[in-house]
Amino acid sequence: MNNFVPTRQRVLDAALSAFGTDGYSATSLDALAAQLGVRKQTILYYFPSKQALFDSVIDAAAQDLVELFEQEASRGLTGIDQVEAIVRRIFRLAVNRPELLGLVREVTRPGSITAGRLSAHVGPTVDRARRFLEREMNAGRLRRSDPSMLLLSLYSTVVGVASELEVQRAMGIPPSRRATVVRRSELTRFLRAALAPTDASAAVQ
Amino acid sequence: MNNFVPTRQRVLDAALSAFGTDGYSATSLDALAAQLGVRKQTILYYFPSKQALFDSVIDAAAQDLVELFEQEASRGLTGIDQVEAIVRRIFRLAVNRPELLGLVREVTRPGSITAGRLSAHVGPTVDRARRFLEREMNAGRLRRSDPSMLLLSLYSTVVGVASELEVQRAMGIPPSRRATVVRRSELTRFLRAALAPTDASAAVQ
DNA sequence: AAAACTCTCTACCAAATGGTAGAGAGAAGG
DNA sequence: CCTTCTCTCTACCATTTGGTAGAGAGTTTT
Repeated sequence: MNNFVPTRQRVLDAALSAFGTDGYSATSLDALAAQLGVRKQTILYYFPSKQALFDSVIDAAAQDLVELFEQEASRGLTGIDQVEAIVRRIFRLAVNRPELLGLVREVTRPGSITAGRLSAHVGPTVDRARRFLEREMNAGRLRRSDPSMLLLSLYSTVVGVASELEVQRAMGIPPSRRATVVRRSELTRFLRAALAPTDASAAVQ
Repeated sequence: MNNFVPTRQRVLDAALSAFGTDGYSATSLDALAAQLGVRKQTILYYFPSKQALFDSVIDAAAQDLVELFEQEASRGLTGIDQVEAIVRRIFRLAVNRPELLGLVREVTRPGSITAGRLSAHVGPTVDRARRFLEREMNAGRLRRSDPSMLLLSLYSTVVGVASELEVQRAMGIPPSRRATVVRRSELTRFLRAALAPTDASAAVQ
């Protein structure tokens, strides 16, 4: 088998990991290069500046996220089942690629100048999610509420429960694999309760 | 009137704001000093190192948070009303002192070495919150579930909806004062739905 | 074989960073 | 009046940082 990975890609991967774990400022090009067994100038050959590298990392991460989301949204599920499928996917992401969610956290820091770059990529996907929620509300499969606000609540809750390791620790929840499963199923119960339509709000159409 | 604020306190305030807004690494002592109209060595006179300053900032912030929370929890409210009072308080905090929640976000970054310091301070308050949830569940005023997990979900949702400005922007929610009120009331509806006890789960005692 | 291109390197650099040493000014206390 | 203490400053410093300039080696193209 051929394990060769082009340098540019290796830089991108390592940078995603570093930026997502330590943040932009705390990541130095020298440290990144050392970790790759390469000189800093090799990085600067592929990316003209640290900021340019960061931008490329965001682009790559956004692409991954969109792909992953679109894939999960293209299986024809409805109502809470669809929501639950997404939740599962995000938890898998939190376990397998925590640095990706870490990067999102870094980029969405209040006042971030790079937030726009990420949202430009995920915009259409966000729209799709909102339309999904609207449709399912109209069909009486989800409790009616403001779709944008609901989306925000869902985002905060799911990403938080999936990846707020230190908060979990502070609340006495161990970071074990077993606890992760419990966490996800508790979250699902929480969301089901929050999203389930009341009998009164039957299908409109 | 006497507006004099001791230098040490001014440093602490400015540092909280800077660390909470830009993060630890992106904050330099020189910049901080310049902002205060003082030399870096003045800061280092009161705090022996940048890390020591950060620690002190965390201590001060934790004290504020605990005080604020204990105060809001000491008014004898029960069930969802108590939860809603806390939500209101956190939203006020997000409007009036966003950098405080920003600092929490910074400190709770996965892998943070300072997270322990914060949680040491808020530990008792977290315990109190958990006991509250347990009690209210037993009294049939909240839907039964794992208290720790519920606390985590509540934390993520409330803090996220209150302070994830860039995510909100990406979802088409403007950062206006008016939108903040709408956001809080939508969040409250969301939480009420998630927390309200089912008729089946009546009071145990 | 010469020229051009791709990629990684060595050699530097100016600026910024956290931190040390200690002077100086003013107030407080003997 | 002298000493001591509190506070802020100037003067430095070693290290790290992002970035420039360009050499050198290998490969591809002409």
